[in-house]
Amino acid sequence: MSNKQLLLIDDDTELTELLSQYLKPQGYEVDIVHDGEAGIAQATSGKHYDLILLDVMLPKFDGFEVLKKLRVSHLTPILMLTAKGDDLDKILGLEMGADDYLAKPFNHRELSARIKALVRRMSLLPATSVQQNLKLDDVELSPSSQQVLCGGRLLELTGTEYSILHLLMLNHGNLLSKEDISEKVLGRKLAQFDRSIDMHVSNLRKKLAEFNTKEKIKTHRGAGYLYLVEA
Amino acid sequence: MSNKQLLLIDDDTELTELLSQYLKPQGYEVDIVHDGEAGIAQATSGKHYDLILLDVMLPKFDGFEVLKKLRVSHLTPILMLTAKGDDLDKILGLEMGADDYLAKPFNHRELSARIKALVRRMSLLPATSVQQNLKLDDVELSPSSQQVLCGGRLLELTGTEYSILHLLMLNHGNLLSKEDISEKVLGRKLAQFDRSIDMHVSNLRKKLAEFNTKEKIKTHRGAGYLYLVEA
DNA sequence: AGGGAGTGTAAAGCTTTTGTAAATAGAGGA
DNA sequence: TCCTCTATTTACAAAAGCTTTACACTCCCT
Repeated sequence: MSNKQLLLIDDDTELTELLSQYLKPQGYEVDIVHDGEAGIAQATSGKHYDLILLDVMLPKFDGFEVLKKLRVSHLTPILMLTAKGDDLDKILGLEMGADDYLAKPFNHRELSARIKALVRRMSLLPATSVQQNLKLDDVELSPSSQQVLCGGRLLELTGTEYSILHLLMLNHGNLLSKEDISEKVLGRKLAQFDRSIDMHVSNLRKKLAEFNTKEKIKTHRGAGYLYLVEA
Repeated sequence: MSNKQLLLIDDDTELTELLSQYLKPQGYEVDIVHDGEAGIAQATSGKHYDLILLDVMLPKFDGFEVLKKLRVSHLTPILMLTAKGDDLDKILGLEMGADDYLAKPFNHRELSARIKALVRRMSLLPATSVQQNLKLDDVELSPSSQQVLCGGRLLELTGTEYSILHLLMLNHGNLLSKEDISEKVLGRKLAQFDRSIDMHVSNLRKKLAEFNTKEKIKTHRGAGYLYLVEA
């Protein structure tokens, strides 16, 4: 496993220096910024971060605003650091979208353990970066243009077919139930006798088959569908 | 989105009652057990839990032991509760695989926020992938794809066969009665003269035998079945 | 040894789920 | 409005899986 990338957003330079020194030997690479504006800029710069450590008291934008803005487009886990006097209610003010909170002053080992727990948990997610091109065997899918290439040739899919293929490919090797697919792609619960997903999968297979490619989508009767990858 | 399933393992009946009352209106369904042994049994019963709340001080097995045993086969997020505010305890729990740690007495809103954060984060994952691969000798079972590899080759099982093998492997070395298997796998009481389980086991053995592997499933006449491991 | 209960398993029957063509409904644009 | 493209529903055949039946065999008990 390569080094984990952390982004630390805190205006206390003494603390950031200390933390950085503490975390580096543990296999983390730490980028530091000292205000909310720079924090948002860095987090959305395109560089991938495994975790963001975010102080609540910040110049320019405070931690809550940074959190709110980031959550619009990013799912990177965020651990918030709060000074003692901060309004607990506001921190808990649910729906904010942070993954963990830790009150200053904190035990360094506890911070380290919480970082490790979050990173470990996140590493279970399949390809998290939803925006990247996704290529498996001879099928390449590009989210930015919503296009799919199969063996170099363009595969014409409808919106729903594209979404299903994307979801299956993101979770390749994992079984996805029709319920899951319906909720994530169609945004509704799968009703009894609802055959929509079956139809879309059937159409997808038909289109893929025209490109004389191997069977990609496997059915697990009573359980769901699974995208296959070779070897 | 349907209600989230929580498992609360704590011997303090007053607290569990209180918490249960507090969490239900927020859209959680809470199952409660009061000792470590029952906790493990319930968590591995096959019912899906979105989150497990685990007290450290427990009869039978303490929280750390429960955590260790569960982590062998399950990746369900676990939030640990402790009476002691000891940092070292927290660190230990987190390093052993817990996802969060909260010291008693805690603010109910903080618990609620932490539960919500964990559940929100996990809901990004398909439900199947919260269980770890299970490998015993040359048989490897992968819950996320519901596939089984035997000596590296793919073993094609039906849903029920898979479930029975999963159950047997989870309890390897322990005898499982047909009644238990029927209830956990088929979801019904074993009726008199019901030979379904026998048939499924027979088919399982036949499929395993094609991979010229050793006898894995042993019969205990009048008692049930047992999954064997070498040495 | 005889007999009953429990088990292994082939084969048949039944139920549920899936694949897909075709009909219908709906949305968006010219 | 009508046309076109998509999504959904309907309908039915086919496939796959589950259960039942039947009978042979095995293990124990007397």
